[in-house]
Amino acid sequence: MMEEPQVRKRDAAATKAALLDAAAVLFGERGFDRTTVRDIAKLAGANQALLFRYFGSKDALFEEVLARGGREQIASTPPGELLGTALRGMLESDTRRDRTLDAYLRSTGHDSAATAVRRQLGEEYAKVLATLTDAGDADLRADLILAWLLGIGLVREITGKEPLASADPDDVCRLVLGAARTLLERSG
Amino acid sequence: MMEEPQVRKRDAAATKAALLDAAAVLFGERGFDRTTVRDIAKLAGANQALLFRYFGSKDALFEEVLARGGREQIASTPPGELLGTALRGMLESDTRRDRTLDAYLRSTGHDSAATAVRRQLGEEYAKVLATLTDAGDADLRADLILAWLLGIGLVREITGKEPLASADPDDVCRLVLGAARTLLERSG
DNA sequence: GCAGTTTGTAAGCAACTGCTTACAACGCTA
DNA sequence: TAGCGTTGTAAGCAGTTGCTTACAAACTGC
Repeated sequence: MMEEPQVRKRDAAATKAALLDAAAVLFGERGFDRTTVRDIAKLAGANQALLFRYFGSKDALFEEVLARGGREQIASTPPGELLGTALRGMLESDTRRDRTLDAYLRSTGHDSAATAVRRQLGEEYAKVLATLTDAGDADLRADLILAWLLGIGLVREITGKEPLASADPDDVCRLVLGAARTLLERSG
Repeated sequence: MMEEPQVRKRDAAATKAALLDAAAVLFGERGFDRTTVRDIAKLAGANQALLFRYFGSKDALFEEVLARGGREQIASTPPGELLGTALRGMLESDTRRDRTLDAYLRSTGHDSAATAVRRQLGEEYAKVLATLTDAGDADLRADLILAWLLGIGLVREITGKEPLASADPDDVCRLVLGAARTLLERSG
């Protein structure tokens, strides 16, 4: 019987990536404060001292997790579909891989350098959403849509409130996109 | 010059109330995890041992803070005005006293008995909101409105994103209530 | 083969956390 | 005034936390 070695041997890049992945999972499940560097290292199968060598601090690691995950979606989605795609990505929890939003939502009590990343991420989303309307207060309307997306994620993932938590994504999309369209189209 | 004694002398009820108030402030500012029982006791001007005598644990104290603040508004507002009142209460940050929503939003990473309170609070709000529509999926629509309210609070209080964070409450109300009305009125 | 760098490991430190305990001060009642 | 439950205080305990350090093992260039 052959056994492939589960352990990485002296591969800094792979170790760093494993730490990043493990951090994303745990930050998403428990939030920043309730995730320990020991748990991250354990899940990544690495020594915790390496975490500090590669990322400097727990805070900086959190920052990288947030920055990495957030930009992936926004960069790979055309503006007009962003709202629907982001909404669906949040609703279809089965096939989800990206835990960035959970990390975001479960770490709202945490102020740090990550705050800047959080804000910048919001700016990018809102900027794209703002292109969908020609109203004078486009930015404000975009913020309200963004708030709605985050609120739906909050209620679903953290509060777990029914019937929204288990609702059919199609139903939710239909309702939200309908209301959002009236908000965006009716220029003031 | 007369000086009134700042210190309470052997008044259990007053001490308990002071601890509850201090806890509400700090949980609202920092969230559950980043608030220590020592800080709460210090702000309340009480000994931290009393916190455990009167509330049992930090967790139970958090639960009481959430339960107390949440029911006040919902009990004192007629159903038809709840949406507008809750929204305005969240937007007018100058005159705000109630930090319960902040405590809620800043402690999303925290699972405990407070989760039950959180959920129950959401149920009560959603139940009232659901009476505003005659659609078949009234509960789902109510959840979406609730999610929007929470999301707006999240973006304003935690993320601090502009222009929403400093937007005129009247403008926000007009936009949100307009879109919410179409969501609620158009029965599916 | 050997010096020097990179990668991984084990151990520990100092600070902080929620919570407990032992005890003193107070005030009510008899 | 004596007794006693209530309120307040000081000190500390045991566990956890982020982070550091000292060192061993592996790879690289010469």
